[in-house]
Amino acid sequence: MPEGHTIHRAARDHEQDLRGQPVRISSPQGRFDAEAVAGPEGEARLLRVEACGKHLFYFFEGEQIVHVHLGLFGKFKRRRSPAPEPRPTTRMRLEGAKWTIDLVGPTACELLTDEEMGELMARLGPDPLRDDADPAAFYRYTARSRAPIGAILMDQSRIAGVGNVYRAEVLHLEGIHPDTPGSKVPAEKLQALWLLIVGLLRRGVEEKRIVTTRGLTLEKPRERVSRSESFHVYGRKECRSCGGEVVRYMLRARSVYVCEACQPRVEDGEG
DNA sequence: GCGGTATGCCTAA
DNA sequence: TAGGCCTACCGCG
Repeated sequence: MPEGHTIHRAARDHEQDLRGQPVRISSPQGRFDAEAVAGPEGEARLLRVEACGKHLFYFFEGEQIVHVHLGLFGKFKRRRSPAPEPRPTTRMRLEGAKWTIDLVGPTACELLTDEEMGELMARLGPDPLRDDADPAAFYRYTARSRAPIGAILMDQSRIAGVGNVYRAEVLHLEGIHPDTPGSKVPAEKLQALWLLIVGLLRRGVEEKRIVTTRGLTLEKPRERVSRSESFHVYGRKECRSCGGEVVRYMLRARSVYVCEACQPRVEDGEG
């Protein structure tokens, strides 16, 4: 689940559930220092929640910022308060009057200073889900980069929030081979790619999952659609568009999926 | 019960 | 580039 859409949706949901009220903070697993945030009473008022790329920031009163990064395995569970006993692996529990949010398996769950948060944000490229996102730097870097576009899309310092599923899918939808050097992607194609990412991420936030195929959830109820049917190439054997073979290979230790019929290879030559 | 796998990312070498 | 870390689930026997 955790690409940018998951994080932005969590920010929205958790604000709605917990904002403006005293929140009881705990770490059933014990690996997060809840007391540092909530003090001996174990409670702090949540002011707001912000998402940037795959990072989440909870602002509590007293200038306390809790930074969460789900990594590959992290998950939130939302329960009615009073919630049942948490799983022992629960890193952080946020208990509001109506809702309780459990966090399990994150890569990061830590208290940050304002300055540390600033440093972290400074390392991130534009986030297509944020209103303040400016793709100019992404365009500029890509246009002069020999790195494969498939790697650039996964580089959070170039564009923040795209993960392995969106990468495979947007490149397929734009007919771009992941190995294409950034500089070989035409400017108008690159802009189209950005706009597509904006649109699909937004859709992901609304639907709470990644869907890159048109109208899919209107055709069938969500439970009945297998994951690979929501995609064109990601995790698939045949291309959903042309039925051709989907090739899977490793790029920077991550699987890439490509239909070479729909996404012709571009040589890294002159011009 | 074990091994493999996963929508991520960091560090050492 | 390889290994480590985080957790849950699934297929296999």
